[in-house]
Amino acid sequence: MKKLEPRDLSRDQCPVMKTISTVGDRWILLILRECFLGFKRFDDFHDNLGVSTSVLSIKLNTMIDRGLLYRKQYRNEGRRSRFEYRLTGMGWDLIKVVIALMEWGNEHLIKKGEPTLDILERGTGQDTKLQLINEEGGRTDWYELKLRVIEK
Amino acid sequence: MKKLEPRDLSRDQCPVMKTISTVGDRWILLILRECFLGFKRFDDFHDNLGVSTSVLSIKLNTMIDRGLLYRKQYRNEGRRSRFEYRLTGMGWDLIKVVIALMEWGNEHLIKKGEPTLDILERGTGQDTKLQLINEEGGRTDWYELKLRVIEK
DNA sequence: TACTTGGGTTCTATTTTAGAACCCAGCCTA
DNA sequence: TAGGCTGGGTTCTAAAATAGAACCCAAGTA
Repeated sequence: MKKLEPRDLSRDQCPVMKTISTVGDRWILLILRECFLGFKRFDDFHDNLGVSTSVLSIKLNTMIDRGLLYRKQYRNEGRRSRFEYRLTGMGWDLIKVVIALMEWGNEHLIKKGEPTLDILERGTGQDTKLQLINEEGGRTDWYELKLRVIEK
Repeated sequence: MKKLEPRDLSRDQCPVMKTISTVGDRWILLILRECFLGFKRFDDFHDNLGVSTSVLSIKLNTMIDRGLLYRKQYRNEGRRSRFEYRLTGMGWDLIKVVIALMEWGNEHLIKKGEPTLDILERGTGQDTKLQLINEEGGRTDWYELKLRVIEK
């Protein structure tokens, strides 16, 4: 049994590639950003993203089909019923991706002195940062990584 | 001076949005994956990704223009000169994004028992995982987050 | 019933991609 | 030097996706 190398993984086997084919779409990523900021409604997304209603509708339904979002009907008194789009657990887990995008943007695209978005720890107000952690809880240096094929 | 809320950031000011407009493109994400796996050459990308040469050429040049990659000419003895495409420091920093995509894929898209890709710590062989860390070095719970507008 | 709100759907033009054919350049060898 | 091989595109046509606007259907209320 020949040992599999990372390069040998087919497109079907590579988690990165699989994820990209699920969410690696500009509009889906932007909608995820909206969801993490707390927006929920069709017109919020539409106004914020400047996307056509047809594309927005398709993308929202794609995200529902893929288990990232679910629709919940609600109604305010004296108003017609509406829908909000909420993250599933699976969709919520993409927060790591969104935060990674944010950190990279803050580091490389946002000028010093300009307002920008950041994630703080709720209880303490402390700034946070994504870090790779090993099994003992220690930090792993970004340059000390090894790719491997494993079986979960 | 009215305090800015995260929701008030314009598209130009939001780091997530800015990053998405830089790299939130399926082909660019896939090319990044290739780069992180160590592939460097036009034909590697072409074979692995099943992308047309025209799109690949455009995307590679886009990534060069945006500072994610640079081209380096090289030549093996007895062969014609070729080009390899290497990550810049800026491009390397997107490793957080790629790892986040990988972790999500491993959690939600790869079946148990199937081979998949993982990141280990080089010196110890220990498994690693992305985690949010606060200023004191402690872990921040994924549900204890607060979005804020700051100035870097 | 008419009107307002809300979430699309349809349509046309434009842009991007898919896939194949074609082309140009760098080297080496006969 | 000519021809061949390798390497990285470029061009072209058809298909798919998007942009942007007009249009439409449904849920409520007055």
